[in-house]
Amino acid sequence: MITLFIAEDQRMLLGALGSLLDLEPDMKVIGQAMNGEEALASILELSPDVCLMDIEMPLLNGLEVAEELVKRSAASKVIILTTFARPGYFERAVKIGVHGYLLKDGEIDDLAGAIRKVMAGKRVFSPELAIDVIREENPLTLKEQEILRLAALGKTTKEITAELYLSSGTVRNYISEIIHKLGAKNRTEAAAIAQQKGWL
Amino acid sequence: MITLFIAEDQRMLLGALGSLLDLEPDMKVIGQAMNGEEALASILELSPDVCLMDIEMPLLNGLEVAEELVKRSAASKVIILTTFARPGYFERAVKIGVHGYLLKDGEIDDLAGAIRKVMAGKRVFSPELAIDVIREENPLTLKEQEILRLAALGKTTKEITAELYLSSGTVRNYISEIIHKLGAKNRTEAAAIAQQKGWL
DNA sequence: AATATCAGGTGACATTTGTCATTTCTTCCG
DNA sequence: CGGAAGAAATGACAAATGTCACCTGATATT
Repeated sequence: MITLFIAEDQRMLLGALGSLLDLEPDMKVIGQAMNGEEALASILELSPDVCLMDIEMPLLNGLEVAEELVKRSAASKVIILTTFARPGYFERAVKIGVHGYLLKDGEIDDLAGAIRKVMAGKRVFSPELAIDVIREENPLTLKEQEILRLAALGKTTKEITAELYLSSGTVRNYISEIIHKLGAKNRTEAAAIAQQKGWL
Repeated sequence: MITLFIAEDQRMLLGALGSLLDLEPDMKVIGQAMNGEEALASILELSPDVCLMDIEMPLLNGLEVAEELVKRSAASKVIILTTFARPGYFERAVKIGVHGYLLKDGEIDDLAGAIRKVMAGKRVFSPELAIDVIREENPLTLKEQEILRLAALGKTTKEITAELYLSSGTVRNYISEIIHKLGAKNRTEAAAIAQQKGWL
């Protein structure tokens, strides 16, 4: 019997997946969560065989949960199940070492099969992810990402300096570099580009 | 036996809902579609008792399909099933006269019940829709939205003037007004706020 | 010890952005 | 008709932004 945990913030899909997978004779859904923190806590407690994990969830995103599980060497295998084929997401998921990355645009009928494959030690990835466009690497350093994340919210240079304890000149130098790296013409466009690529 | 049609562009949810509702002893899913045009054509041909309809779909959105069905006095009842309760959507759906408006954030377990209620001549609406927060109206005029949409992509004032045939002073006045209306401190934050509220 | 490299920082500068008061020209309404 | 309301524009100003060349320490590398 394969025990499952599902983390997904859209209640209807969560419920539907749960009911459906529970019908499989060799699977049992032992827990569900609608946000990252709850998911992390429950998974550590329940140790399911496999976790289906959405990425964009409140409080803690699916990739962060997966990372934390690896850090704490939890035994549960993670399959990311997401709408987005953003380059950054996929890249990061692979680096973290998740056991599967499936798109919500795939057939549910394949899902149970994928879970069994993962249980058998294989890794499963949606074929769409093979496309090159999706593999573009994030050119931004960690600090640059942090700064751009704040800038994307509309924070001013001054507010950013206060949060990161940097001088305003330094922040502007970083933003200038970010703009250059992304081929943007100002911070707003840089934010739009990074967001669209999943680099934020 | 209640015959159903499901129109939903996220394949996994479409499949899951289909499989699940088909398990109900008194229901049968007789058709599915992943875009509006296909949905409209199939519904007219198959005349299902009830259609579950997503709003944001390619080619033709769910509200437009519902409107067209009413225009052609199709007998099928429509239940809108959508992710987010944008004020404009709900209002328009009511005007069109749909038989139900449910959020994907609701329980699937309620879904079959809702469908039966609709078959019995009642109308069903997610309770969340009564809450005021969701009724928050978009304070931006059409022109302001158009300008902010461009600004959110990082376009400069000059680029916006070129696209909308306005003077740069006018564009800046509009943006100033937008910033004021949204309580932001610059165009980037205004964009972030509008995006988060679904006003873009 | 000599030298790269890297995170930060400075200062100067040209542009862009945001704000405001004021103007012009329609259109619409009693 | 007269006035209200709207869309668009101007001009002037302070502040924020983006660019660039160059400085400073602290770690690494050889």
